[in-house]
Amino acid sequence: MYICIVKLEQAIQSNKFKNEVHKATLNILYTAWWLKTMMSKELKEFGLTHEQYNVMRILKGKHPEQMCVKDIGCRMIEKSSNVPRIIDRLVIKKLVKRADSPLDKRETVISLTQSGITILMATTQKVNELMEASVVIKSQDAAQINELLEKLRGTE
Amino acid sequence: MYICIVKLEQAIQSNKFKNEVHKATLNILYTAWWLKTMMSKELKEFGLTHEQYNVMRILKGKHPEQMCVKDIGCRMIEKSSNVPRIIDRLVIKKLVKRADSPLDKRETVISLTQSGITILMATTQKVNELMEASVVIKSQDAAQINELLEKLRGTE
DNA sequence: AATAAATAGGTGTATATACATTTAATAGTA
DNA sequence: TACTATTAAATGTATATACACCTATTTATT
Repeated sequence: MYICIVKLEQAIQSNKFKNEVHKATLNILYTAWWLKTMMSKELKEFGLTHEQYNVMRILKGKHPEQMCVKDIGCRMIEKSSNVPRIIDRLVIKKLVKRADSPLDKRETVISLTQSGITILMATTQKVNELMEASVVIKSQDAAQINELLEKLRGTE
Repeated sequence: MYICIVKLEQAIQSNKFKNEVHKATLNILYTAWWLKTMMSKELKEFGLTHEQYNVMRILKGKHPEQMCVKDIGCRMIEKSSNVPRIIDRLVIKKLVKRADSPLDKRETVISLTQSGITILMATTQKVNELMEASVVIKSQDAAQINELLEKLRGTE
């Protein structure tokens, strides 16, 4: 049984890991939760959830073009998110608007409203500031994390 | 605008990242989702959700001792999980049992049932096999991920 | 052209998350 | 001892996740 005492051990009150790989999977899950929780606290000030923000950021990438629900979905970090219902809530808040697609009647196309852009800009700035203050690693270390995570997921 | 084309880019259909640190945060979130989704597919065969499995694993660490709800909660990877309701579902399936604490009447103490242990053992074996087959990195790489993620979260 | 297959979006249900509130019990203090 | 504060667990509500299913439309096949 591999043993090691640093930070994850405090977070989950355990120092029993099968091996480094097992510890790495728990560390990734915990770090993702840590990141989401931190961001969500900031987003709450703007009345947005993490996933609502994610959808808005995706729409921003194409703005002022519209995007169909499917294209938003396949750009989401968490693929199984239920995009139509996330959009429902953004429509109620008038941050995005739905329209019928003229090309394919099965599709609905979505775009940011002016109010949506305004709120997104303000939110993004605050979130970025928070991230810069909290995620304190050098660019080279981040690059290495990227390389290692790709490796972990395999080259498929 | 930092640009780079590898695997995350395919997953979220984007190659626009502010910098390596920004990319790393998305990479961690995506990898966590990837890990959870993969595990959940295996767990589904045993009628368990990811969080139910997590609670059972925590109980196993103390078995045959009982644990109070709070102690389970602070060992969870995702701290805001609602432990009483996860336990509700495990009780219904007779995988764990609740009892009043003799020491502190506010507390409820939880322990695995025999059936819970049996199912946990079988599940754990299958999950471990899956992980060994899917998460294909060397121990040194995993150790480096651990080090870098601790660094990313800061030494608090 | 008619039928079958695939696709896009939406809906239903069980579970989980996030956060506020409630209740009972314990600990601390005047 | 009486009163207050704290703590543990549970509950309520809105949102999200995971997955099955439905409906309308488009594409492919005969």
